[in-house]
Amino acid sequence: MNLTGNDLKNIGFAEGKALGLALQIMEQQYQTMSTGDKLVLLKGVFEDPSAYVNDVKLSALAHELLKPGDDTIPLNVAGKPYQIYGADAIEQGALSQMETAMKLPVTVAGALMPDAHQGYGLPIGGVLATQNAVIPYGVGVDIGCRMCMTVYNLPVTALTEKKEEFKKLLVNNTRFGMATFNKPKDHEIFERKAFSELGIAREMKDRAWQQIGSSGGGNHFVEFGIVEILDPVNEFNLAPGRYVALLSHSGSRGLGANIARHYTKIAMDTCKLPQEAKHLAWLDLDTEAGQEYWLAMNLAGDYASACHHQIHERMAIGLRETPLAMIENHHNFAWKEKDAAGNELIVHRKGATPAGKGVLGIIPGSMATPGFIVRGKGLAESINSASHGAGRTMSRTKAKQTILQGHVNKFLKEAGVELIGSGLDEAPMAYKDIHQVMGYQQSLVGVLGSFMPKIVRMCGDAKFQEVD
DNA sequence: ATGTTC
Repeated sequence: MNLTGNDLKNIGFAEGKALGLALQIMEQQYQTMSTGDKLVLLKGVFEDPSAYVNDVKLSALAHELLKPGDDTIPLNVAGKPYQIYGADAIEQGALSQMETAMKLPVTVAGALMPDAHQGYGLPIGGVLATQNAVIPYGVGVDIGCRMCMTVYNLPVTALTEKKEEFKKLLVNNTRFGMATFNKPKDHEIFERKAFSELGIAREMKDRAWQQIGSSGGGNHFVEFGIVEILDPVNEFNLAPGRYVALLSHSGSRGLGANIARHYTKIAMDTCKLPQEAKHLAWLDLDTEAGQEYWLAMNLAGDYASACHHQIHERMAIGLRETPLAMIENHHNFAWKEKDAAGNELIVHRKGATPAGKGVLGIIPGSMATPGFIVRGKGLAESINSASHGAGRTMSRTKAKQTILQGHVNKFLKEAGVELIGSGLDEAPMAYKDIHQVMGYQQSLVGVLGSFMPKIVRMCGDAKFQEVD
């Protein structure tokens, strides 16, 4: 069967010169190639035309795709200045992406956190303040990805003396990857109007109900560990010392992923930007789509929060304890905040911890290195933000190829960490040194306490078969 | 991040 214009539209081509050219080149230069292979090839060219500008057969198409269309919104020639924290340890790709973001006509201010690395559109660790516009890829795919910690009045020796009991609590009360609870707990969030009024949320409601209280994959975790309260003057009146704590990291599961996918597509269809900025497409908050995204994003954020609360609730019941304190924060989200002059801005934090003056947050390290309870200092140049972790120093692929299981096992043993699940891509060696990262952001946050993981659960490799 | 490419 022959390639059609509709086939090309399905992989992202718009009606126009490039589409015609693509059909023509395929017919004339790739007669023997199967339709499927042609589509794969053209999808590659469409996604990254600059990689094909020197290709003998595809150069003309690449140039056509790179040419801005009549409806392309130009970037500003000069990007607005932005503050970088820990620039020495940040990869070039993340810096380039941030520079592009600073050239958007809707951008007012930006900052890059010390755990930054390359992402889609805005880098992970990027903070971007815009005027009346929200960028779905400035929030990220896992809308409302967040941290939650509860602190318990239990002796820390229990973590070693009753290790098997704590492991069992984790296995019985958490679900990772594809696994969900047989009897999910109901939650008031399902009565929210947005769940029935927004098309994409309505479509996802059943799956959201099935997935509530579960964690995801990748870097998500639920872990018991030891909190050390360091600041004698703290919001919880906790005496300095060591406590058992539960820390969770996860987001809005399929609900947020599909909301992100849906509105990113609308943004990219309605807000055409030059090639290097196309993933930074925004939705004007005065449009219907913009207002819908704002509602949907907030729904996903609250859903993510509900998931964490159910995890901690199940565990508190299992422990037969009431938490002494709970600390939590989003780190993939957008907020309406005011700048020093009182102007309302849309502040996107994509892998960044809110750090307004006195605002508490959690910055995790890795499965076997410390994390920190932090208190924001409200530094304007950072747009009231800090890092959301240590940041990767190695891609997942590279980590799986180069890190040895034996090496990880030794690291875990020396750190006194018991691990359930996870793959080599989450090994501590795949992350930057958290102490160095904290050093880069001393002007952004103060440390209230530390958290050392002891019994960690993450998604197993065989997540599709995982059964509890 | 994501029933991981509608």
